[in-house]
Amino acid sequence: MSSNSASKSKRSLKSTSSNPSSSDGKRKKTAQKTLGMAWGANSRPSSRSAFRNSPFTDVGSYMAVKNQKLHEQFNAAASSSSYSGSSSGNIFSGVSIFVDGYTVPSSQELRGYMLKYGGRFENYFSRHRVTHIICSNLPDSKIKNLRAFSGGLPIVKPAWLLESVAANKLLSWTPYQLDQLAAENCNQAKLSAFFTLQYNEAPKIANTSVDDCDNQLFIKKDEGRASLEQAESCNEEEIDLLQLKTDRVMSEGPSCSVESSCEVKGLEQSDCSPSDMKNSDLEYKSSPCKASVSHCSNSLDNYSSCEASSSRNCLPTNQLHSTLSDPNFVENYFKSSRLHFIGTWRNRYRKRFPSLSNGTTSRVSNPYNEGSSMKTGVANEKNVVIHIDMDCFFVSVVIRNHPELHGKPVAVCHSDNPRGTAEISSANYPAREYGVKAGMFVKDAKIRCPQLVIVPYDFRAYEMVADQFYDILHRHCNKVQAVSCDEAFLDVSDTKVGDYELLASIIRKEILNTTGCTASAGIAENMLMARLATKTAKPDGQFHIPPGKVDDYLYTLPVKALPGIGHVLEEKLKKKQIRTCGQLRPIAKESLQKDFGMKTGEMLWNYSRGIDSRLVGLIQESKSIGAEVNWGVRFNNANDVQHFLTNLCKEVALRLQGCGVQGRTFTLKIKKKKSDAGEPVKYMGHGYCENLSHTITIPMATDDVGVLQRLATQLFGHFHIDVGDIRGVGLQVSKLEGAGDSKRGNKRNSILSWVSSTSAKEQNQNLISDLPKCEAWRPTDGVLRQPASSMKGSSIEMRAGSETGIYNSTGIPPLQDLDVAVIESLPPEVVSEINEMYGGKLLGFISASKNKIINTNIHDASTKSCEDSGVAVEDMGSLSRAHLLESNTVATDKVMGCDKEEDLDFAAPATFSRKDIMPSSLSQVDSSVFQELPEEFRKDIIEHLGHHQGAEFLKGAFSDVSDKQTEVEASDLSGLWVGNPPKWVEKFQISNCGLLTIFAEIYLSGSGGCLSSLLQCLMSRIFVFTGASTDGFGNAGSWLHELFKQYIDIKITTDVEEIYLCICLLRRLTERFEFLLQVYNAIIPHLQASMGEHYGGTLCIPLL
DNA sequence: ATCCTCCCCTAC
DNA sequence: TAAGGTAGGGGAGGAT
Repeated sequence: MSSNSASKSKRSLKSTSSNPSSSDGKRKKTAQKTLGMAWGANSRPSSRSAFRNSPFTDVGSYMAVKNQKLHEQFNAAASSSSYSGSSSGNIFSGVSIFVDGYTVPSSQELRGYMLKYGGRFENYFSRHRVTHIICSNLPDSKIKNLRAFSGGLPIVKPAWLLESVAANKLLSWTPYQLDQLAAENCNQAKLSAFFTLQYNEAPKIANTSVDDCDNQLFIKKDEGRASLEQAESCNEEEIDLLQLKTDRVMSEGPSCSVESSCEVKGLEQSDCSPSDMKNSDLEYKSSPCKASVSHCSNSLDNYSSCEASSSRNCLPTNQLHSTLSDPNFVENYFKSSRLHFIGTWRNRYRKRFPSLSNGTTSRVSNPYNEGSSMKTGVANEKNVVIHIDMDCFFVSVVIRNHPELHGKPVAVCHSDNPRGTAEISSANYPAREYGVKAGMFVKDAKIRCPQLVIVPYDFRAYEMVADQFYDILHRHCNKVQAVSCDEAFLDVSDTKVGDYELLASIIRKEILNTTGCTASAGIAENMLMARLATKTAKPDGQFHIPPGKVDDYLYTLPVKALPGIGHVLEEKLKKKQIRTCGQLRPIAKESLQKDFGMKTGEMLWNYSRGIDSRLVGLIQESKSIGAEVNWGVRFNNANDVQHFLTNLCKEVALRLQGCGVQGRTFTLKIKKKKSDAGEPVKYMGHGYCENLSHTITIPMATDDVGVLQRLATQLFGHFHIDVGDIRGVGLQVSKLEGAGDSKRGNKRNSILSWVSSTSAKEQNQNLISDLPKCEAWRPTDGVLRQPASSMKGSSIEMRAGSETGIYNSTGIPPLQDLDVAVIESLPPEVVSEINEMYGGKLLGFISASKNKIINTNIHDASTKSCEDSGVAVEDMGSLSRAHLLESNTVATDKVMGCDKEEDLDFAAPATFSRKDIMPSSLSQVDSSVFQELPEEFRKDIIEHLGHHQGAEFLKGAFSDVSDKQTEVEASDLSGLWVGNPPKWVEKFQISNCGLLTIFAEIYLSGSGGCLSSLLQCLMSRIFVFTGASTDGFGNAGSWLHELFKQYIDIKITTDVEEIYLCICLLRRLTERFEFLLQVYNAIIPHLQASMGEHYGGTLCIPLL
């Protein structure tokens, strides 16, 4: 079902030529940089032709050297600085700035500060090296780029540096954020900031002024009435929330066409207006942005744009609530999502307490109970666990500074529209008395409680309070397991305090005093019972369940209260007449395991007895990272989807990079509207959906956004879905590795290990079997369609059906399928490895093959004799390059082993129709590109698009072209090929790019499916080498860009003709591309490592 | 048996 | 209008 194919590798040469910022840097004329230029945006050369003759192949290496030199200079200057080493010299330790644009003081002065005070100064932006971007102001046009490329890095005014120096300590950068961004971020820290938490920002206990500033409620001016906005909680509300969600999904099903919501609507309209009037008396103001008084006053001026949680004020007035209307939907959405906040909080915690999460043995030393013994896996004679949970966290945090609201029913919600479907996130206890629950629509909540006060989220305050919360916990205990922002387990078995109830009350009191919010605690001998105890303790209490009381406590406890039992399991148990733990306990463990599975059965058996062997531990390393959006997702066409996927991939890539990991398995999830589902009850909700997913595993881990995009596109193609039915999209990455792992000579990177791997075999075979129906998703014209079918019956496909098959049981092609000429032209290291793959028989095969050709003895014998001969393996040393090249008399279109009739048949055509590579609509034609195409190409395109409306434009614009009556044989490009196909080393030295030649090679010798041909294709890619950066590529216009970006991160010459021919190549290769992609990516690291050194200079390899 | 994919369930 | 995410665990069923 799923076609497993994959791509990818880490972007090689990141630090050299493939870094857009590097190559841009060279073109910079002014000392003051702009972000756009530095990050590759808007940096096209003014004249392409002017650039064409520049020694651009050297740009990468030039920049690499230059950067290196700058670093060395900086280091030398820093080490000679009289300040270094002194206590004050390290103010900026760990800070690495990139100065963008004009600043006061100048970037050179800022550099001086960094030099003196232990920081770093980056001349060119690198997401991996830079920790802060320094910027005085940015034109609006740059803001978007900034968001896209900063990767969550703080963008801060120079004053931060100056004042830090003045204070002789590193101040928090947050008050110095750039105004534009601060305004946008005031509601919630930029999403990516979760993952790039600035380690230099000392964890702060909010002081009173900050609290006041941050937590003031405000009026929603645009609605002309009062509305309190801010925050909410997770925890105990979530059970109800889940239940409500489930109920709602059910109600949206086909069987419930007209339900209560209609009636409810009429009801609430009359009921709710009075409460609106009442609420309008309340007035609050807000300046939620800042942590400093001065900043607060600044932000008052642009209050409306700075409003917390107010996309409605930050964005144009029309509704920007769906993927259709908001181009930055993904980013904006996450900023306001409470579930996203809850879901990503753990990352923030990991960053804040890294020592607690990177291993099972590391512990933070705790001055309060130093000397406490490490807990072993064996239970002590007495275990004591305290579970602490803040009470209705989201609400409590928001209203803690508003005594006038105490005792009143308050809930956190995005909207207080009394007819709306915004969800109550958290309700305080007075509200709960009215039946207001988390997960409820606000309209339903208002029906139950018309005087309900709605307050908005304040994610920033939640973070702050959570930090305070954990600071307190860590002070009292060195074994803290974070569950969420407001909930944690403490293992206090080893603490000196003997009275655990006293300890719990001390901690709770401290939490209240520090945060202004109450917390409840449960005390028991294991995590399960402690957590259950907390439920009893709430609100604002604590409860101890001693071992002797466990049985009694559990006997009447509903099974639903046990962690791990949700509504589904509850229902299953209910069907067996099991509602309480007391009823569950008599059931035999085997019986439970039979009914619910091994693990779940055992869990039920244990939990019903209060048995829980888990130990309070550390946060484990994450196993997967992903992002999904299931609200506001609506698409009209494939372009919409592509746009969304692109943004989603950016998001996921940033998260991967932020966590310093790369992944190998990629899962794309789609929520598809059920065919019989109507409009969702919830505004912009996903309604009644079926969930679909497809997975791909690639040989090498990546965090590269381009790779993610291609994978996502590829995965999406597997769904065959009407884009109008999509209600949610998610991308998850698993099989994570540390970002540095792949660089350390990972075994998996070897050709042998990859080609012989199970997944590789599987993927190849799947791909091959999929080829006849291989669908390439091309977004260029906004529709999904099949690729050109001209290659039907392609070599690979036919090969798959041939007797020999592509792979034998070892997962490599039969020896006789190899193209000797190609093998010989490989670098010795690669030949050596391939030789190993064949158990040392390759070299013998090569000599035998050469003899065979010389003897013109064409058929049968050779293959067999090679395989069986056991010819002595030539010493690698003797198989010198010169020797190999000397033997290149082998016809390049001759493929060893292709001596059977069907093999000859499937050799790809020697010519192709230019129609195959034509743009399908005028919109795909970039006029600047068009203008520079060879005349005959232009003519063809005009003819091809003749039936399109607007083709006259082309004729008019380039009348000189259309007027020419040059007769060109459209079906034959052979005249454009450059010389004879040289061997690849020669091509490497040919600066005019052997692409054209290679193109010939592929199709003349195309014996698809066998390694020889693949290698030829792959080698060819290597020579599409980097001329300009991607900017030059971007200049090629939308048509080229759209086409290329799906398939290849190619660094290409600015020569338009070459670009055009690359397209030819890629299009023709598309049908076997997935297969090629994997081989290519498996080989590249080898080539790069061995060849770069072997042949000197920078080997510029395009990445797929 | 063991692994994998494609789900589902659950907690927060 | 509204922001229904994130991640771990496990089961079914298929491939090897």
